[in-house]
Amino acid sequence: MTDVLAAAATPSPLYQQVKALITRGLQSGDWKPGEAIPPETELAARFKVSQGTVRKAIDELAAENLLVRRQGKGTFVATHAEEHQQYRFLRLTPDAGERARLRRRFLDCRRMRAPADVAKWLGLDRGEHAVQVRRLLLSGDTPVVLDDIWLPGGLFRGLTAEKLATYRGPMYGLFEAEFGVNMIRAEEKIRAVAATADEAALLGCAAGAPLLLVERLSCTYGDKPVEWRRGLYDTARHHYRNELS
Amino acid sequence: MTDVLAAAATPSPLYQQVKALITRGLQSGDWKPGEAIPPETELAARFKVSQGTVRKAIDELAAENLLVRRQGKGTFVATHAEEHQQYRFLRLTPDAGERARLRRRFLDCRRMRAPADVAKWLGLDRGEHAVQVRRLLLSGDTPVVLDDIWLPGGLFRGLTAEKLATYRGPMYGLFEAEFGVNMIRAEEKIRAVAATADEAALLGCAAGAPLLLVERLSCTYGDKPVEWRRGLYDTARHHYRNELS
DNA sequence: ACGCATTTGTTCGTATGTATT
DNA sequence: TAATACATACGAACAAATGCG
Repeated sequence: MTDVLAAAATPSPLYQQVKALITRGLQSGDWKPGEAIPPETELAARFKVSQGTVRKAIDELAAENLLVRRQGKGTFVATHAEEHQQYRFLRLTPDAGERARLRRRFLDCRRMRAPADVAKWLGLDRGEHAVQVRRLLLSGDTPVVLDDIWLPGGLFRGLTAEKLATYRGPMYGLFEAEFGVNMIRAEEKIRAVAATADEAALLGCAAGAPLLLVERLSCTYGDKPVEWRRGLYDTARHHYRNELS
Repeated sequence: MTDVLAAAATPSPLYQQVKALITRGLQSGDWKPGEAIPPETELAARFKVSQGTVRKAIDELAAENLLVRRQGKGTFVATHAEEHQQYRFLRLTPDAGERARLRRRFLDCRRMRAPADVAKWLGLDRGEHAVQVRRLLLSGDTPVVLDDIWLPGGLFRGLTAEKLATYRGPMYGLFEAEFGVNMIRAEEKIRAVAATADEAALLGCAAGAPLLLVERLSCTYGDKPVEWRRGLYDTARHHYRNELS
């Protein structure tokens, strides 16, 4: 009965195999973020399964936010760019008022041998390079977030302060378009810490002031870690919003 | 074609109407947390729809964690009790080592007129009563969480320090079993704050130490708020873990 | 230990509805 | 209006897990 699927490990349900095939297509860049994947009928024909089976596979990928369904239009690869909203992964919310757009100010962008802890998070060998980006997010003129971001050097060759500063839209959008790295999942560890003198100076708060420390490990397809960042949030007028269920 | 459904607002898909009917059954206590709901075939017959339609309704309810499917056994009403794991809504995780069970120490439980802010969160009229519970969570012998919890007095008549102290298992399990209040969704606002002298004494940290402030509004069916709490987390050896996608 | 009934899980096929272009 | 693509709904059959006798 199966054809394209014959090679796949077979003791799993058909729709799981289809899901894996679609994921592989995403991973290998067959369809890029923002683009539409082929219609369900075509995928069904290609994989020699029923449309319902493809639907179920796509349903799960949509539930995981890898794909976005739009009735009448098609199914699209999720993207961090062009969302008229804000940064998809940023949970910071103003205590009052609209969710205004945050301005960015890049402080630093350099290549270096990855520090031991960064190398561990990113799965780099000792001595491999990483790119470090340091930036502020500002609400109006007041700094709210200080981010220290580390990226694997191999994936992000050619990333410069210039490129970061000129790109319109979220940084993850740049990563998709320029480096083919799509962030699909992340895990954050949140703590309360006291601001150091340096951090306080950058954030415009008092030294010793309580700040939210948000450490994020972001992964691309296959749960491969491709970014580690350490963010300090000033929660005087903002908070981190989370839904539980 | 429809029968039971004839009364429902009709311009929505059948499976949505079925979903609403099942939700109503949950809300009115037809099936209690931990119990099984009737099999899909029976529900299909009762509602005069196909099994597939019931399946889709249940799929969504399971995705929202109102129901839990178990192949071969049935579909069960989600519960906060009897989960061999920890508290379902607590995201606090030790930095190292196992996720050990936390001990509880109740400090206070009293009824009072709801303070203005609490009344606002819980949707109480001015002068209505609320129950306040104050407690510590301890890892071994070191306090980690200080919770201030407010509940609507009308729903939680008869809640006493005695009952809280003797009940085995999560507090939300007690709420289900004793008061028929099932927590299904919550929203948290997280900030970093400095410990006051009182808080520091209870948590065994220095006054002024940075703490995670976690404000939680919990809702039952129909997004009706039924608990507001203010938690202070000592994140020296623990962190708040969150998944993004 | 085996087999059977029950219940959810998977897969197919078909038809029709609805949103978009 | 027509064509396209996802969404809903039905029916049927078999698979897989569970529990009971």
